[in-house]
Amino acid sequence: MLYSKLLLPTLKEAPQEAEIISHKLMLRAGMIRKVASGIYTWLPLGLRVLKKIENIVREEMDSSGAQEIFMPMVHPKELWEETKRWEKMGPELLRIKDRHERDFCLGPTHEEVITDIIRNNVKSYKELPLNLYQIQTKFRDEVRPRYGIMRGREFLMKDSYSFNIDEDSLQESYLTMRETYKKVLNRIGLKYKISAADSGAIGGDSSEEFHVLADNGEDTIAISDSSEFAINTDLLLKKDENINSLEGKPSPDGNGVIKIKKGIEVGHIFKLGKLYAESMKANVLNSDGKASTLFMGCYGIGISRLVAASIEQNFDEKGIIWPHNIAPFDINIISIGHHKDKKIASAATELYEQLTKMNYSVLLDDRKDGYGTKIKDSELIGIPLNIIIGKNYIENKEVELLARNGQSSKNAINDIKTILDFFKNQ
RNA sequence: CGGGAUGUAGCGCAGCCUGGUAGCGCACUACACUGGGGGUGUAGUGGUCGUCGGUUCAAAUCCGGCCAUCCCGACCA
Repeated sequence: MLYSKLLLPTLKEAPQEAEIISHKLMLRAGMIRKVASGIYTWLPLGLRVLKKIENIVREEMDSSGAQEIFMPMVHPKELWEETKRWEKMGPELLRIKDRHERDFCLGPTHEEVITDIIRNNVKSYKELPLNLYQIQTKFRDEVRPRYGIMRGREFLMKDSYSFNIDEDSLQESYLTMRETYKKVLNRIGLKYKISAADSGAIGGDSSEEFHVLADNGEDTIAISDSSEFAINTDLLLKKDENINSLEGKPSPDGNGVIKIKKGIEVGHIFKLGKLYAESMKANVLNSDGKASTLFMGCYGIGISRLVAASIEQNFDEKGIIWPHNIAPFDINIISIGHHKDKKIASAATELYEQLTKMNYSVLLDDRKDGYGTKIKDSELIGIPLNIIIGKNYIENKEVELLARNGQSSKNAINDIKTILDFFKNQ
């Protein structure tokens, strides 16, 4: 991609509407623009990151054996009445009417729709277990949207639903999803904790949250300093206690002492049991030929929120630092004097084509600006590797490699292997 | 929904107290120079001052309603 052709409106200063770092940087880096409170357009750079995360999630879901489907975002009132949620849910459920005055809502989650599909199309325990997922825009009319994409009203989420004949099978599906989420977060390259959680409005038997650790996190979790144990402090606090009183106490799992950490909830997995299946009469015939209520699990991971969470965990005073696997571009070629010196322009273009052919995603900064402007933008948008072509090329066919983490070296321009080794070792 | 605040050019801000018809920095356009850390000069573009109403000879400025946005709380991937 040529920088000069890319819609990438970077800002030197953050708009005053932004408070936290990820929101400021996403605006400054030209990733998103606000349309209304909690509702955003994703610009090309932001969308690239969003798609990278989406694809990682999709690949891991597919390899876990789940199947992708796509459900509507507009749901008829009748389905939501079956589970009593039409009444139970407050104004966060955005209700609308069609031209015939029929009631609908924008789907904040999809238990009703998926359960309806399953009860109508699955008849025997032999067809189970099933795990179906979708990647879709959800709408929740939050009381107070905030922090940009982090708590928007419209957001991109992967939600999946498992259907099982019994509790043991549900447990298996649940653990498979738990492993899948670990793989997703490991691939993205984020530090996280899995903590026991309150199952909240969605209900059900038990649930765990996946928290990306970041100082700006909205959730507070208590972790053990010497084991994997973690728990949302909401579940640990007695009514008169404050969070600080937990610090240093013995960990509930018996290993070490409690440390308090801030986290961003990016995933939540639930064992729902028969909760929705019962009210919606979702049954299959079991091996005895008798109707048997399904056991369900549901598993959500916030794709758009992961973009913000990744920034909250990885940034510096210069801008965003993307983990390699979700960076919008792998490499930025900074061509200095691109419009003045044909030798530099053609060397930069040749390198660009060569790397692109090798399946790297490459940005070529061919703008008429000076080095300062180009490197500042590159650091703001967080490209892992800069290859700088300028006077060193003219003098002795060398380029400078400058990684986003600060490491640098000089290399012969035709020594692609060493350049790529430098990239991979970051 | 309770508490707090803000709204003037794409972004950051000044002007408002003390009314006289809008300004600064950045960005943007043209040209020239510059070209390895947001460079320099010259000349420009861009605003019904959130909105509606009131007061006044005159309103960005004073008064009132509304709207939007943000922050803190109660709720959530």
